[in-house]
Amino acid sequence: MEKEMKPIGIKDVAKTAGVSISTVSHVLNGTKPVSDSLRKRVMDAVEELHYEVNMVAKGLKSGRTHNIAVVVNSLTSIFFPPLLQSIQGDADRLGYTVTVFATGGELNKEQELIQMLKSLWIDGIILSSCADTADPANVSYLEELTDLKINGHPIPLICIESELNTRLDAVIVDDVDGIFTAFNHLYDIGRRHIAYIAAPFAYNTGKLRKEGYLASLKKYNLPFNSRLILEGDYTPVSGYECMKTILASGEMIDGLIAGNDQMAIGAMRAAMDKGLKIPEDIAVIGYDDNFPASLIQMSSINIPKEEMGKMALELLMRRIENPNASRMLIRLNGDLVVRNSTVAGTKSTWDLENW
Amino acid sequence: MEKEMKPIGIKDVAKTAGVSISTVSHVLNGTKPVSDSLRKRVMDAVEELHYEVNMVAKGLKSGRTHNIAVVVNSLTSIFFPPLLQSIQGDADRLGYTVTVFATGGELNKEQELIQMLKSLWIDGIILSSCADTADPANVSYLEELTDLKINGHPIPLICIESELNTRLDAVIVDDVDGIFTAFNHLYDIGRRHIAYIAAPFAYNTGKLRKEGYLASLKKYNLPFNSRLILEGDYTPVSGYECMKTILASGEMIDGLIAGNDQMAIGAMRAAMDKGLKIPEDIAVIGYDDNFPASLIQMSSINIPKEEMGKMALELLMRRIENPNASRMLIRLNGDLVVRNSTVAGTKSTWDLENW
DNA sequence: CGATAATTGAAAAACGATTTTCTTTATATG
DNA sequence: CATATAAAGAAAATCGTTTTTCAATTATCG
Repeated sequence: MEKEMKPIGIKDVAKTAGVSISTVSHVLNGTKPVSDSLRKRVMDAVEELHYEVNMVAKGLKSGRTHNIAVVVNSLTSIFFPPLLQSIQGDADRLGYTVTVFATGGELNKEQELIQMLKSLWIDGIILSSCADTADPANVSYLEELTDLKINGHPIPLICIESELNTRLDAVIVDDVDGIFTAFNHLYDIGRRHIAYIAAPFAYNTGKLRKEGYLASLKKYNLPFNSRLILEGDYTPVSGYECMKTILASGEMIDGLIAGNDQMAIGAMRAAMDKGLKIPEDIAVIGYDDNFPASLIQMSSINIPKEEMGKMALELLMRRIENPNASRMLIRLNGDLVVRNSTVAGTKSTWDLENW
Repeated sequence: MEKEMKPIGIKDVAKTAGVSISTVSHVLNGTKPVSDSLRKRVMDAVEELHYEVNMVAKGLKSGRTHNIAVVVNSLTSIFFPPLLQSIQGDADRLGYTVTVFATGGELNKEQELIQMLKSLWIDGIILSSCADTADPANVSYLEELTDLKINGHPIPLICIESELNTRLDAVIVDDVDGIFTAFNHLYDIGRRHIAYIAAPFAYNTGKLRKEGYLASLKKYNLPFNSRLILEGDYTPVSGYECMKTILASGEMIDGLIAGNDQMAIGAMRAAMDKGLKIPEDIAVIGYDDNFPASLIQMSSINIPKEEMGKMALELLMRRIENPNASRMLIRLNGDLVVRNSTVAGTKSTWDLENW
């Protein structure tokens, strides 16, 4: 025989405390002033019955679920976990819960998720979109995002990593400046023949990083050589292949910037396979400064992931408070982390040759 | 002037379709058979109005939110992301959302979270507890977990990584066997003086891994030497320090097992600092096979993280379906991954791909 | 001291679905 | 053809809160 125990609700508290239901609610939410004696009576009852407010019912009535959604490419990609951790931690402190979703980098999935989120009544979304903003086919989708409505009224959406348009709040990284910083570093240590293994141009960030490379050449008045800029696809393998191509081209290079750490690692392998010494023959610098970069003592441009998460949540909270706040863009700068792949002996030896 | 647009609800659909509210619900949920013509009329209205069911209201009525909570130590720890990814992906497919929480390894926080979850009306919990099951102080907490009730009736809870007691469903790793596998490998390649830098004994897993080491010695009839087993704290630094201690002790070792990859990495560095060659002088094997292990070509025992997540979710679904199902324990075995830190020239292919 | 204002408590109406109960209509059967 | 049975639609209760409305009590001040 199932004993179908009724959940203890606010009415039970009311009965135990000998007051009305609304009074309990007012005590709990501080909606109206109540006498101290009565407050105590209510709180005692709450204590005694182990009453916990039902957030679902509360959410239904108030229209606020205190739940936010974070939609990212992948939960494992080494880039997102720190971001996620930061968001979750702060949200927790603010009384919000975080529900996570992964798109796997597929726009279809992303759109499907956004659609699905509409039935969830979340209070806001932090989205790292994989939409190509340059593709005309996405224009209506981006429009929809900009004016996303759940439940009749607009729902706050914060973009991270990529600035979808000029109307959505966003937290992004200054990629042009980031690559420039990397270039600057290589130039400082005397390198003049610097190649670039690019992040995919299809993505906004890829375009900007390339721009940073070109701007750097211009600034230092160095010639542009199309054989020194190859497009990778973010994977170590592509970095490896690109580097092989560059080395086989007969071009002499003494410096390499990669569009991300993974490709940099692949490129280093390729160089070492050719018997080249790093950093003596070729100085290599990555981008993102994900954890493994420090492990193999590779120089990189550090993206402040925790900071990004923190800022994104702050923007989201701001917009939840005030839906009409003016649009805000936060552009963070990465900073240079010098390790052995550009300056030998920077830290204790820990390079790939040893393995 | 705010235009307070009303959300479109089931009643709007009913009006547009020219039927009653309940009929719409029945069509949408297939609760009762309806004529095809009417079903079409309703679906057309749904389509036309872009109606999305309100999961909050549905949750309130049905008692099912289709949301599960995953509580882990840290979202960045390199161990959890793959687990989380796996859980989230499968949950998504099953129509569940995943809300994540981090305890930071603090029992207080964990207990606070569990308490808080009670007001959330989630359908189930997957918990990687940081509670020391041996500590008498935790006995009442564990008891509470075993009989966790939300909203009057019991809520499914699945343990991962650590088997809290014999009544809760759990997905764990056979740590004794895992260390044994590692030992076996070192023995196979001719090592006879094998040290162990241990995972903290305070945790269950730490105890088991130590047990595995001791069992291995016994099996191969090797002498136990207390100076060859040191307790680390999971960090690379502790691995480094322990290794230094062992090397300074004057004991000659030719093999080392570490309780996790991080400590193994630290230990390798200590060995290399002493001018020792790996694997020639000392063969080193880690545990967990987290991503960096492949990066530096270190042998390790691979814990099937995705599989753990998958199984945990399956157990959870099973218990949601049938709260009275008999308790189920899934013990997964880790498998040996041989790389350069135990067998030179193993030169694996691109392990980097899954970065 | 009496009128006005300020507190406080109780009852009832939402919030947006599901689900039971009750009609009504269509179908099959003797 | 009448009756039993099945099918389909409508009305109303419910889930556990919040929040408005209104009534009752107490405090304030000329």
